[in-house]
Amino acid sequence: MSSTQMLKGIIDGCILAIIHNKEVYGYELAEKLEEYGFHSFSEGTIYPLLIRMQKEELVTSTLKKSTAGPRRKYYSLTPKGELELQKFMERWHQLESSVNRVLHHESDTGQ
Amino acid sequence: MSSTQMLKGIIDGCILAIIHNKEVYGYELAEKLEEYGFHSFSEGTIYPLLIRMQKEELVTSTLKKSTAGPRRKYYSLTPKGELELQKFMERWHQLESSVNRVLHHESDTGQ
DNA sequence: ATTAATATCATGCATTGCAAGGTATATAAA
DNA sequence: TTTATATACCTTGCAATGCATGATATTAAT
Repeated sequence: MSSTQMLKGIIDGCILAIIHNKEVYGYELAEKLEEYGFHSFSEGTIYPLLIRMQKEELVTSTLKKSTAGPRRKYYSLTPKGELELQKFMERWHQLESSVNRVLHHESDTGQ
Repeated sequence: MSSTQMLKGIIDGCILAIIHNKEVYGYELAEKLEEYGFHSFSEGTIYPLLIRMQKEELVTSTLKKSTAGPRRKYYSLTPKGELELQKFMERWHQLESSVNRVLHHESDTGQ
């Protein structure tokens, strides 16, 4: 049971949420995730994930020149990506509720 | 991105939390997790996990007769398991905060 | 020319939830 | 007896994914 295992299936949604707010490039994403409190985040996680999400048509990308380094690949959400973000948020809130009920030993009243 | 992926590394903690409250057997665990709002839970998840946790000395087990079926294997937390539960709760709250910050576009103020 | 910061990508391992299938016990109905 | 049902546990192997590692390219400063 490690901290990284708990991220499985969650990073995707977080990345969608960040891109939804404003188009970003991969390197920037790593920094933003740090700001939000996710530590020790690997680029070996982020780049393959972005490529996977583009294959699934959740995001699109465009290359733009950088002022200090190689070109950046900026990502934006597709309509399908927006929908997936909505679904993620539902699943997240569901999970959050369930885990907190377990930790506080409360049953699911179905609200 | 599926619902089951989001459970990775989280079920362990939830099971520890349930056992902490009161000793339980595997079959009962599946039912309790349903009560707490976790749906479509497989015994193919629970039993291997309990065995793994016993190997890691987080839980101990004792067989007891059942009134209606084969003997039940009741699990209790070891001191190591109690400690692991504490650590899980910390990791969970940390994750919960980070994800919610991302979803609401707030930075980590470090409280 | 060298260094450092920026920026992206590919490969392969380790972990783990779960589907699928199997075994065994107890009770009750046929 | 035979069958069915609910209870209870276990094993095998697949699929998904975070990440360690290592590679490559661009720009600016020393």
